[in-house]
Amino acid sequence: MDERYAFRDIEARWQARWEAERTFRAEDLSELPKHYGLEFFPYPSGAGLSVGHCRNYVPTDAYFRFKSMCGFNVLHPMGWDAFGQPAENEAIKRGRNPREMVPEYAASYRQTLRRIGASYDWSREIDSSRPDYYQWTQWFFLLLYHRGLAYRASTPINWCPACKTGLANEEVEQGRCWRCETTVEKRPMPQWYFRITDYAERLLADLETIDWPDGIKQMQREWIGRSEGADVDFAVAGRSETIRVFTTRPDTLWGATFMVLAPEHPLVELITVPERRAEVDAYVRRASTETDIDRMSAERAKTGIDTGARAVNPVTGEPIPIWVADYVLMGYGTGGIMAVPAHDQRDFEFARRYGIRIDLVYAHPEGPRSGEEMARALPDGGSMLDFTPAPGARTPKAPFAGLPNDRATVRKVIAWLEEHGVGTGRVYYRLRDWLISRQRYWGAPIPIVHCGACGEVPVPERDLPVLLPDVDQYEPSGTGESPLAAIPAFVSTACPACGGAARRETDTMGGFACSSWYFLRFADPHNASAFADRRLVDYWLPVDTYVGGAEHAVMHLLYARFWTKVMHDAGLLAFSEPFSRLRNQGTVLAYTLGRRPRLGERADGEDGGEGIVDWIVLRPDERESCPPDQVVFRWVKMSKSKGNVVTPDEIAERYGADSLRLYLLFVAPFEDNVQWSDEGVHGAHRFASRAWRWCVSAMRAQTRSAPADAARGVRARRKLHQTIEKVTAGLEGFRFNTAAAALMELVNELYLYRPADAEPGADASDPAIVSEALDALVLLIAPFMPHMADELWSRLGREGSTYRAAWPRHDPAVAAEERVTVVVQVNGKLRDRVEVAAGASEEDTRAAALASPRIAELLAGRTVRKVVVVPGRLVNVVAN
RNA sequence: GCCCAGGUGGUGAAACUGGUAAACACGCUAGAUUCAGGUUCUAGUGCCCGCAAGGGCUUGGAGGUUCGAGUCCUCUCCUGGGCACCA
Repeated sequence: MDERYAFRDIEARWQARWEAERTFRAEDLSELPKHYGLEFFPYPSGAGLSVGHCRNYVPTDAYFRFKSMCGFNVLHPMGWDAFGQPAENEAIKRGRNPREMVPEYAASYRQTLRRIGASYDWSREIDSSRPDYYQWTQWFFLLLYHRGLAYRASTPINWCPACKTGLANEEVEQGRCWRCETTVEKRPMPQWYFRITDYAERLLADLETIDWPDGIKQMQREWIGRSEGADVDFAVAGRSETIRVFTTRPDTLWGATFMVLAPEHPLVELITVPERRAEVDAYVRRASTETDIDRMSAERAKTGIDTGARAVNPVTGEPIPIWVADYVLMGYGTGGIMAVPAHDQRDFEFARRYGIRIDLVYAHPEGPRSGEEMARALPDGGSMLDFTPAPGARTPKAPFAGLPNDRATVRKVIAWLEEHGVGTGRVYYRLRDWLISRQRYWGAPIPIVHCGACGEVPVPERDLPVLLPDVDQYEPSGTGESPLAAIPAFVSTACPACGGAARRETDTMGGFACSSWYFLRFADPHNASAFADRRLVDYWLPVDTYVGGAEHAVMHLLYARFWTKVMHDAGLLAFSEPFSRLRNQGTVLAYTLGRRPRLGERADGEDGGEGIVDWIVLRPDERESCPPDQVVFRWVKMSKSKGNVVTPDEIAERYGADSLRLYLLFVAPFEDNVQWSDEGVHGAHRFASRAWRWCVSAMRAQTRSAPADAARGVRARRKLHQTIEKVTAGLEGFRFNTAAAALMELVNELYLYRPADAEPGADASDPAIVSEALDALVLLIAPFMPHMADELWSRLGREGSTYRAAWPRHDPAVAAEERVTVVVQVNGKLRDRVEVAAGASEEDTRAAALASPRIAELLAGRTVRKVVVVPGRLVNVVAN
């Protein structure tokens, strides 16, 4: 009877040993090639880590252990994204100080990560809310400031009346606060911005240089939103003003039969004719009170009003009406558009509704020849018509008649417009500057002083950090000002320039500031005189493998890329992209019972899931009384408020951390969502025990010799080398599930060769083969089940952890199959299989297939038209 | 509406470049073994017809290309995610 797999003892023992021996310490400036592996640093929440979080941390841990075994000097650090609103909101809810909460929660996270065998170098732990960290966040703010990339502007900001704070554009979803779903209002407020728009082109272009999922790159491209076209100036008839518009289709200028200005456009006031003024004013006023949701609803019929003013189409010379309509936005382009109803569906609908002329620019020979005949706009196709300009035109007759409706024509038209001084080729971006300031307590204070005499003065570097004061009251003030504004000792200071009385800036930086550079700090986390030593940054960075959830696909990643480029430009970094390779893990979903909400009912979650929702978690005491037709079943992300959290600790207690790890690696491809199942863990546990039994029994076998079953030995050895190859490729490609499947196949094969219950001397296995398999298997399972692997490794008499052991190599000669099965098809239908030597030629393969009695029988009396041979794979006989 | 990712057994899934569809697991069925056991082992398990040999069908649906399609092309339906009057 073999020893049982005592995972609780083994795991506790090895965790203690790894810690005591500092097994996962990364070595600065080592001779070895480095691999910097990083997961998005978490915000430590009171809810603790669930197995859902492990879906991120376990596969990456397996990968980084694998890299270490492959001879890389691995940096695998962990830290806490502790500043920001999640932490502050939780502190407010619990009536506690975030300063005390963060270390407690971090300790709990650290404990759980240790429990699942994660290989972090804890000597590099960082906490973004500590002065020794945010001092450098402030330092970077000053760097941006001095480079002209941080500025203060008073703009109407999004104001959430419930959170009593300003929101970035990115934090507003469909006109509502992304956190509490309250309708967002507009409020003028001086705010700090980072000029990320200066980097739009580079942020777009450099996406080509990095290994990221295509979907994420695409989302970034759309966020940046580059569009190419031309600025065109329209003269206002009878006035000196001109209206500048941006268009992606300057080639359709000949069909621009009206213009539309956004209601907020400054020219509306100036150009509206007296007799239309009252109506236009009323329309503008109505538009300003409408919520964004109403205004952005695409279903709503377009409304607008004629200003009575006329513009002159520069190429046709025709006067065209100028309208005001709320579907044109002041925040994009120039706030005004030229409308071409013949070739833009939106303009077409508007023109039809208000009886505006529709002129074709492109037409098909057999298509409609006039606006009246059209049922809808023709955005593409056709060839350009011939136009004769009216006397008011600023250009001569255009030479484009007959050209196709494509980008080449657009480019020709732009060149021609430039030549005649009517338009200029231009690129617009949807990307807007990054609103960085928050009127919140829990963030890094912005290191600026406002002086009556000197104005805005940056805090000198030697005076950093600007410490966040300890306070009792850190709730948002509700006046729109930061709680810091209520602390005289913080606010009043001396001007660094003139020494006179001055006021500190009281806004803090949003959490994205801290997370835009933290990956640099891990290179040198305790440095007190710089954000990091240049040599260490040059050695460790950029991050080789960065892994996290797709929910950060745009903002965090874009901001981190931006900061990196700024630092690169400042000569601080040799590289300009922070994350060479990015991967996104899937989410763990857990089954949850809920009910339909009552009218107007809101959910009030502990950690997310607040607001208006279409279902509400059923409390245990409601389960009986809830009418069946009101019950809903949902697979949702684990969270405390959903009551569906499974903790790693409970699973590790029952099945062991190694079984949990194997389960998470095996269930599904890394990037897929998975539905949590206890049974799945049980299956993983079975494999773990099975592997353990085989190894333990194989160790006893080594000491004796017996007549060997040579053929089986060759098979077992071949399988071993094939498995090394598969697992190596699988880990490198983040295909953990198939790598684990390969391990299972290997263990199944080894059981056939030497059953785990074989008595010493009774089986026919070759000790040399068993020993080779044992060594390799222990190393192969190490990234998956490191505790078990280290225990077995030490029992094999090896020193230290498998973490520092060399990853096994496969011998292609041993892995190669001697004979292969070739499939024989007749007219594409599988009819027989024949065995041939592995390297058999096309002729031999064909001959073997045709020699099959079954095939001969099937072909009797038929004519063979063709025989397709794929050596090593199949033969397909095409017959009548 | 637009963009992205997906639809494969009872379940999670596998199939790198077109070449044996369903590897590996979970579950289920039968047998053996042991026990205090949620143990272990062996065999079976896509669907339909058939006692069997064997045959037919099958990767959301419909067409197409090919000797051959889960994989390529066209259309279409469904699911998940993102963006949304962007000029």
